[in-house]
Amino acid sequence: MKEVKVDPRIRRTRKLIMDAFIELSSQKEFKDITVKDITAEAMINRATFYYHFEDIYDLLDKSLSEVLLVNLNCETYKSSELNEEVVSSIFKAITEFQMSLSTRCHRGYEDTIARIIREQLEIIFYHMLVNQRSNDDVQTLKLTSVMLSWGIYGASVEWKRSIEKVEPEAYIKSVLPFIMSGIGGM
Amino acid sequence: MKEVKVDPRIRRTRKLIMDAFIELSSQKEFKDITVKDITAEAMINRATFYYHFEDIYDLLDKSLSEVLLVNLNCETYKSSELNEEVVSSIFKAITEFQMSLSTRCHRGYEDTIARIIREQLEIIFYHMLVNQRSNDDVQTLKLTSVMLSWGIYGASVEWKRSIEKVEPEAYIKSVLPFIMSGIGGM
DNA sequence: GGCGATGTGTTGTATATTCAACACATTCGG
DNA sequence: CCGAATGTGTTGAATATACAACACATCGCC
Repeated sequence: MKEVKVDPRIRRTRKLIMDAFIELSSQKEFKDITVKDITAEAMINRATFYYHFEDIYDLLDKSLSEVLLVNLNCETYKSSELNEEVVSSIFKAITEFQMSLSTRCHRGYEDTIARIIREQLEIIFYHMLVNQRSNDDVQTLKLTSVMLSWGIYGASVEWKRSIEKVEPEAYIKSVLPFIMSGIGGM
Repeated sequence: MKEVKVDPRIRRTRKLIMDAFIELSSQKEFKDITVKDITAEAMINRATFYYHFEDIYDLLDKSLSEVLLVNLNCETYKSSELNEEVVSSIFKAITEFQMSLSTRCHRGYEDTIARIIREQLEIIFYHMLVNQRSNDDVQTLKLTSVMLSWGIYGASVEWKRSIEKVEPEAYIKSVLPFIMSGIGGM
């Protein structure tokens, strides 16, 4: 199932680079981080960086995606049952991810982060929908995933903007019926 | 002076192996540690191990030598003035090294450890002697280094064996005049 | 005795990483 | 304006590491 035959050198080097990037991100803003900084911190050659990543934005993408996936994977990806509880825990993971980002300095890259979150959500939702509604049209399921991911992300933005910090689970609870049953089911 | 142009990959891999070895040494005895254990812990290929070390005994040698050198180097190697203070601090470093070993499990390899300590001491002493008595015969300086290293090591064994734990500096103090001036100077 | 399981050490080949060098862009100060 | 300094991204050749396979030794077990 897992198909893990990645060269150990690649796993090691990618981890070195990503760890170095996360470390540097806690020290200065993204715009002030150079590729040379990263390779120096990771103690690898600069050419090796470009062997793994297109550029520093590609690294930002993949780093954030990975951190986000770590937050999500364990509890949801394999359960493959898209019910209220799963949606709620996914929403919780997103808010936690957003909070963890706010301690680092990625100001000015909110749109990138937003896109990454939506992309990952869409993949997960589509995966689950295919499992439980395999007879539906593929295009329909895809578009449903898109709307769900935008919707959940939007809710997390709204949650972040709210003054009083309600627990994420409580915050999302009121719209769960809508998500599960649509307007008619409310 | 330093001539440091070691391939970063070599430095990285040697450190991985040595760290893995030290970690395993704290978990079980040397005789129960296999090469496979080490390479698994270090997350490197077994063939790579043999690229760097002849066998596991070679690793033991080099690991202990390095740990010992770390204890010694900073304060003595470059001062190159072999006086009472330096001898005292070297003795202190040796005793600390021996104590740090006693927490790990290298039972049955006391002779190997002893040889490593003596070898390193001999190198350091010879280095210092050449600096401050360059007109003396080379063979004389070499033999002096040998006797000094055996003597200091013997003293550290005696210190370890003693019941009441006197501070190393106090322990060695009484024989410093002998070391500096010989029997006639006591 | 024999036999599987485990560990050692080696080898050839594929792949990842290093290194030095290059062209190009941007910035900064005289 | 120019030149020096710094950062980006690429390339080719040298080197280190991974991998699979092999021969050999040792050990416990039936």
